Amino acid sequence: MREPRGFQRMTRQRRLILEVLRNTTSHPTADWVYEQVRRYIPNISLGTVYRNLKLLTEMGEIQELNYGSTHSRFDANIQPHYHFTCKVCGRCFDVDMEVRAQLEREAAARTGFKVDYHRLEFYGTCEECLRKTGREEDAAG
Amino acid sequence: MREPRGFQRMTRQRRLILEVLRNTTSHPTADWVYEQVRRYIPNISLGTVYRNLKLLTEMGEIQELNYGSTHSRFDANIQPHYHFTCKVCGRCFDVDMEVRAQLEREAAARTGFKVDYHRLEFYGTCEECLRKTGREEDAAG
DNA sequence: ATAAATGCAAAACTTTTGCACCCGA
DNA sequence: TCGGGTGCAAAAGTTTTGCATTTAT
Repeated sequence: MREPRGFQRMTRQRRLILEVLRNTTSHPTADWVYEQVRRYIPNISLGTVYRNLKLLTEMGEIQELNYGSTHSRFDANIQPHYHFTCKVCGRCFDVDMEVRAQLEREAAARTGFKVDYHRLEFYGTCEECLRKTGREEDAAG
Repeated sequence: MREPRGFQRMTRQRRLILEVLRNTTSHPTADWVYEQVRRYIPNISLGTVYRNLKLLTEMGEIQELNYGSTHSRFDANIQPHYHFTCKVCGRCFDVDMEVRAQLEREAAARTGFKVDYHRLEFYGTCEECLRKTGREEDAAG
């Protein structure tokens, strides 16, 4: 695993938190990361998880996503990419499509602001939930 | 003011909350709305503000935006539109540019999911903060 | 009249932080 | 060694909720 520069020390906790994030595509919450890491370091504290997630975000090793108002999700894929969130099951998926740099140029031209990056989030119903909903409607009808 | 359908009763509190939201383009937080409404109904409770913001969101009268992890912002402009957030001053602006329906079609084709809508957020530095930063650099240099 | 909505306050929940101790370099 | 990092617990901040009261219809 590539270990980020900028830390003073690479502790067991920090290494494991980063590994957990890099081995999932599920855009987990801080609490989910905490539960996973606890399997291997049972007495790790939630504060440590938060501290490391914050540091990793500031270093650009991961990115923080905001869904709903209550909690953040984290993504170890720091390449620009788009997301799809299912309004039924709440899961968040990566969308494999070209990133539109042109959008940033247009926004900059329209506003006169300096645009560094953009986030594009799609919302709707995922395939699995579409099938389930379809079945329920069949049963009801 | 157009009053939304779906409520059982249109109370003073509810009407004023909606009016405050419709008379700003600043994408305020729940607490900001609370402070504004309190000018006219001093003993309104924060719980009432939250209850109404939630109801209005569910009814599609306003939309909830998520910036940072700590709190939500609300926007009474429910027409599809894009946002720009300044990383220096934290303010959020509407961006007057065409909404790309094509993006939704492409995401749907790529994923096989049903896409209802999308959110596009630009991040960077606003004009005012660009000028300030420029001046500081001049002074420092 | 009556049930939806409010005000109040406590609770729930996520995230941050102070501090003594520990441990990676 | 030694200061950065951790564990613990308390605190801070946002949002939700239970309940008695008020109020729009």
